[in-house]
Amino acid sequence: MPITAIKGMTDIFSPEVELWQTIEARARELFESFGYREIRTPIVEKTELFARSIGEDTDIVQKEMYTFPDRKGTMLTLRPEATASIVRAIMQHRLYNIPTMGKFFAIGPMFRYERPQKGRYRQFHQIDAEVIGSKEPIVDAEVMYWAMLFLEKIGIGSTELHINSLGCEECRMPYKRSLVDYLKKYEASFCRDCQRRINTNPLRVFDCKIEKCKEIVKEAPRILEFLCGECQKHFDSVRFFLDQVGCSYTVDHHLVRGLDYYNRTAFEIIASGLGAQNAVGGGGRYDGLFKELGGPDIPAVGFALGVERLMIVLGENLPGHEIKKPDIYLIALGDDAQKTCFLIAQNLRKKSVYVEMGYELKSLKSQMRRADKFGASYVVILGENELVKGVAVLRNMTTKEQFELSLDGIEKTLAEKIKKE
RNA sequence: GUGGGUGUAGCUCAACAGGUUAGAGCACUGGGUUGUGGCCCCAGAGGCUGUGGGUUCGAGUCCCAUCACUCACCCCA
Repeated sequence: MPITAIKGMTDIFSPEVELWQTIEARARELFESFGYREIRTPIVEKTELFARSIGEDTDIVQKEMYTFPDRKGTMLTLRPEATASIVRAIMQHRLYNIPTMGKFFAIGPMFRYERPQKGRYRQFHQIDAEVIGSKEPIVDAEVMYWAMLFLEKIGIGSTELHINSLGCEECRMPYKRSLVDYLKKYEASFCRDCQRRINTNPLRVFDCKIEKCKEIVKEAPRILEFLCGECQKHFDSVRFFLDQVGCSYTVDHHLVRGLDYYNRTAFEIIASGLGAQNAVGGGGRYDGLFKELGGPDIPAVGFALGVERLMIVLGENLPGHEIKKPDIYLIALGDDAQKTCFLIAQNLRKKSVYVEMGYELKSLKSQMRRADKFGASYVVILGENELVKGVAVLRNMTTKEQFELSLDGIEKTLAEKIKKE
C-alpha cells in the first residue's frame, strides 16, 4: 500500500456516508425552520484571521493549525473552526445590513494538527451555526434549543447541556485576579500542568482530572459570584428561556471555552460513549469579535457540533439505513446482446429507473448471482435467442415468475411496471 | 509533543512453551451437464506474518529499532 491517507484524516464511504447524508439533511431541515441560511466560506484563510479571532495564545493557534505559505509567501491556514471565517465573510460583504439575514449555518471540514484519538481527528466536520446582530439572551436560549432539538431529532436523546457565564470584560478581570490569588495559595499542591495553567490560563485548572486539583478547585471563587449586574441579568434570562421551552441543563461553574473570543454565555453538550472527548458540541456568545476584527460592534452567538462525534454516539443505534437496490438488473449474453442492453440501460435511467447491468460478458449463472447480490427486484435477460425473436426475458426475482417482453418499446413497458410498484 | 496497547489473506481471527509447504470463517472466482440467483456441494485464487536489523541449527512467535493504527495525557467539536 504505497500511498495512504494523511494521519487523522479519514475516508468516508458507504454505508456510513449515507448516514452522513441524512444527518446533514436533518440539520438543513431544522435550520430552515429556524430561519438559518447556509453560508459557504473558503476552507483556507489568511492565518492572521484565526490568530486574531481565536487568540494568539490559545493552543489552537499556538500548535494546532495547518499553516503554510502560498507561492507568494502569504501565510495561509486551513480553517480550524468556522466562526472566524463566517464573521469575516459577513463583515466583508456587509451582510449585517440585510435585516432578514442574521442567522447562518455551515457544514464542512475543519483542520487541527492534533494527535488523533477517539472522537478527535485532524480533519473533522462541524455543523456550525451563528446568529449575529442581537445581544438578547433570548437568542442564546434559542440557539441552545436548536442544538438540543437537533440531537433529539437524530436520535441522541441522552445528552447533557452544560451552561455557564464567562462574564464580560468588566467582571472577568476582577474574577481572574481573585481566582489566581486563590490558586496561588495552593500552588505547591497542584500538579505540574495546573501550576503552569495558573499563569497561562487559570480557568483551565477547573478542567483538571487529578483528584487533588479537583479538591482544591471546589472551594475556588466562582465566576457567577463576580458577574456584573448586566451579565447577571443576561444569565438569569437565558436560564428563564431555557426553562420555558423545557430544555434542561446544568450550570457548570467549571465550564471554560478554549477560544478567546467568548463572553457571557458559554455552553457545551456532553454525551456518553465518546471516551475522553465527551463533548458533541459547544459554543457561546462572542459580542466582541466583530470589533476585534476591525468591524462594527455587532454582538453574536454561535456553536458547533462535531459530526464524527455524533456518529460515535449514534453507534449501534444508527437509524436503519437501506442502501438502494436496483429496480432492474440487465444481463446480456454475447456481444450483440450487450450492445442492445447498454442502450436499454441508459434509456431506463433517463426515466429515473435504477438499473444495474453486467458489464462483463460472463456466464448467465454468475451474472444471476451478481444480480442477486445487488438485491435487484427484476432481472432482464437478453441472449442470442431472444435477440433473434425480438424479445427479452423479464424475471421477477422474488416470485421467480418470468416471461418474454417485446424489445419494441421495452423501456416504456419496464418503466411503467416499476413505477406501478 | 509524552505515555500505554496492537500490527498475520479484502474483513474477523487461529497457529501448544520458538520446530516442516502459516490455517479457518466470511467475501471473491469458476464449476455442480448446453442459458437462470439465494441454501448446499466441489475446486481455485489470494499472505516476503507492517518494515529493517539482531539472537538461534531454526523466528509469525524472543530482543532492538522504525513505521502505521489505536487509546490516554494535553486540548477541543
